[in-house]
Amino acid sequence: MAYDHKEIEKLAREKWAVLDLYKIDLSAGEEERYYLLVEFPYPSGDLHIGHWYAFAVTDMYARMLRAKGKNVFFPIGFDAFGLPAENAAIKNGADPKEWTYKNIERMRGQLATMGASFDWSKEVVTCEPSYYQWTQWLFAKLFEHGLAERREAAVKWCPKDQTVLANEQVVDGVCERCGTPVEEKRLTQWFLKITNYADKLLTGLDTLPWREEIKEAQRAWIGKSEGAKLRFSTRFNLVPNDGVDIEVFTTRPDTVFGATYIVLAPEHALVKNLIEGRLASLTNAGEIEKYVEATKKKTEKERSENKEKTGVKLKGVSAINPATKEEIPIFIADYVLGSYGTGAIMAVPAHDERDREFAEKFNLPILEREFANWDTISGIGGERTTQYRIRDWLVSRQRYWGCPIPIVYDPEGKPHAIPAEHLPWLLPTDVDFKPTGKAPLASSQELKDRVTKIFGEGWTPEYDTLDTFVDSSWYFLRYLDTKNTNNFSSAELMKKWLPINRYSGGSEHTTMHLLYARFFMKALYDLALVPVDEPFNERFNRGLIMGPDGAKMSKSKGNVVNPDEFVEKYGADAVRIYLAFIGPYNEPRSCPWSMEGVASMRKFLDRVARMVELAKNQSDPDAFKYFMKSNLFVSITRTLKKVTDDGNRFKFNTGVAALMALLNEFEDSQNKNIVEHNGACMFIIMLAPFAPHLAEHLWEELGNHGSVHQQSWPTGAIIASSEVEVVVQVAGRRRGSIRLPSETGEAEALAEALKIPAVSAALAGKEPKRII
RNA sequence: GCCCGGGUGGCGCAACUGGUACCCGCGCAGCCUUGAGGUGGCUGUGGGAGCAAUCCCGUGGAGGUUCGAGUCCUCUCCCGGGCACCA
Repeated sequence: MAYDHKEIEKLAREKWAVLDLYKIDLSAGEEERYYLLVEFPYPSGDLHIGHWYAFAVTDMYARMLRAKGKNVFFPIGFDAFGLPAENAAIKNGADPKEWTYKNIERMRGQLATMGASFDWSKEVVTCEPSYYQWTQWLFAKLFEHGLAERREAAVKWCPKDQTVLANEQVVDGVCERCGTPVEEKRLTQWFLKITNYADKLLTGLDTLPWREEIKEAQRAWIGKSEGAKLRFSTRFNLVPNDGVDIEVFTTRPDTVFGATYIVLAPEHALVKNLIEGRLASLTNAGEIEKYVEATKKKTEKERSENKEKTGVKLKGVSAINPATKEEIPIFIADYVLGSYGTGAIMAVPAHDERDREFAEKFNLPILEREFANWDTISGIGGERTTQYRIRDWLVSRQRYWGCPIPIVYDPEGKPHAIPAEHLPWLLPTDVDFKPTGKAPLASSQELKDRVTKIFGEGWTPEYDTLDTFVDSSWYFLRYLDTKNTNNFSSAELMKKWLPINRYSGGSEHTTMHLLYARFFMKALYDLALVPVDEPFNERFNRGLIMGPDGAKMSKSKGNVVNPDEFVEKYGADAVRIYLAFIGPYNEPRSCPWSMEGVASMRKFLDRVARMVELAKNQSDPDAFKYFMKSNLFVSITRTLKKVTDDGNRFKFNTGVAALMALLNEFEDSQNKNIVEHNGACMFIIMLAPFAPHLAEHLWEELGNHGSVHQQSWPTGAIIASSEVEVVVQVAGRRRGSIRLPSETGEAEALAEALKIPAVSAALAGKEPKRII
């Protein structure tokens, strides 16, 4: 180890702190602004390699932009509410608040070792009352404008975490967090009406320069289907005109002639009424009820995995196809979902694979017919409609460690937003954490007393807390004005700094956080609270760092890479540069961690230090003149262009490769006793974003003043070499190469090329077409 | 099943609008350094034939366009991700 990384890195960070290098005055600066954002971490207590990949590599971009004269805002904070703190409280009796703050403190230290150029003066911590006050204020705004509402709904319930989950937090029928199969419950809960924005969220995507795969994932999640609603009248107890209408949604109203039966989802409201005999007497009500109960027991996953069609005919009722006037049977079957469309379909076995399967099993007619045109469809009462797959965002959580929902209920049970003067609506501390399925806040006497005191006898508090995704849906607005006590952010600064230029994060957030934050922005835009309706201009989903065995890191596999160990052994700069080198950052892909790889990055940095050692002792007064004429100077300008271009594209892997190639050239030229002090300085400036600590040290070693991180990115012109190498191809194959002065004409060059034996042989007497 | 990505040496990868395929690094081999080992340094490293200059083959597979294809077109196989009994 040629240099003492511990000492150098410590000194460099001290120097930056003294110079207060990364503090930014957001209201000042004529330079072009650049808001660079990375998803803020959850304070789990340990900074893992994924955090390094997220922050250290993005920091390179921040440093490069600053050197290029941009006014760069690169903030950091903590997404501090959430289940793990509470689980620690349940398990070890810890105070969730203390547990969280202890972890934040520890992670601040770990983040500091990264050498990232965060502006810590604008840190945001979502569990601070000064932050969640505004989460509550924004929720109240949404409530006032009908975008937050309380209603009973079938919700996903995690029996282990004892809380409801958002649709997005259920993956393949299990809790995204703990893997427990979710249950369905009917509960009265708070929803944010993201469905109101389904279309805006969809069309907004067209304006964003995101990778197609991210846009496609969001489009699929929103799931727009255009079709029509049709009404089928029914006959109860075989008495004409006795029934109610069944509304169905179809994307193929033109196939209505082929509709030979109706299917209701077991959850359909009509089914319940029929079983209970309120509308008509079914001759097989018991059988129907059994089927409905059986369906309830299945998880959504089981329901979708079992492709074998099941169902029961409703005996005693039938429907009329409005196009054919034929009487057709009604079934209930679990292949129709209560949560989509109207919960009822017209089955067209001739045109739908699922309907065909069902029809074959139940011996129902399959009718190939003519197609209906729109005149016919509207003639039978069809209306064009659009359906979305996306559901409203369920934000109630029966957990403690979250932002209290700022709602109180009057004696009639009607919800009211807590007025702004009572915000922050503090999270009570006299709470029993044991999960009972009831909200822990219900055990707080202080909360009840508080409500009575402020609002009067008979008023009651809301006991649920908000999904933490609400906290993180606007944190990037707060970063701009963290100390504001009068508003959630500054209108002026939002106008100057939004939208965020580049946002990077994990691909798992594509249909969660990223969608929620876009919804928030659009809703706040419509309330005239923010100046733009899309928060993020560019978005990068970063890849995953795998274990050395190529498998996803997990404690059970024992392949977890602890960055602290490598920082200890090789230094933060080596870890940073390895992460930059591992692959292209702008394409999400998984890369295995390589022990030897990190070691080799340290070797590279040691060689750089040695090169500087030689360069700094340079004493030849003519060295500069010599250097300017050298091939090395040409190489430096070429490398500069490469590192600059690659940096713009987030391709740090090839940027580092170019620096390595340049170092090889430096070493070759040093062997010839050419020592280039100026060249070394340029090299160090280019190295600075990647290895900021070592670059700072070597910058001083070379006798420079100030910080290398305050230097402007060089914009050297490319010096053309006087000779160029020309490759000669015949029939698309390389036949040789010649070195010619760059001003050589075409005819001359052709004549030279023909002198190569392989060229004339390959041409075999034929005339050369052209020179390329 | 549908929709996105992506398949290049033993490995991670590189190759701007079609123009020297494999930059840079890992690994491996040989040599130097060392008492030995490691570290460090130098050289070599896609496959095949040849003493050699050199030649042939080579970017998942099969065709095609082109003077020229990793790159463009058609079909196909495999891997990763998203959605999925969504009517």
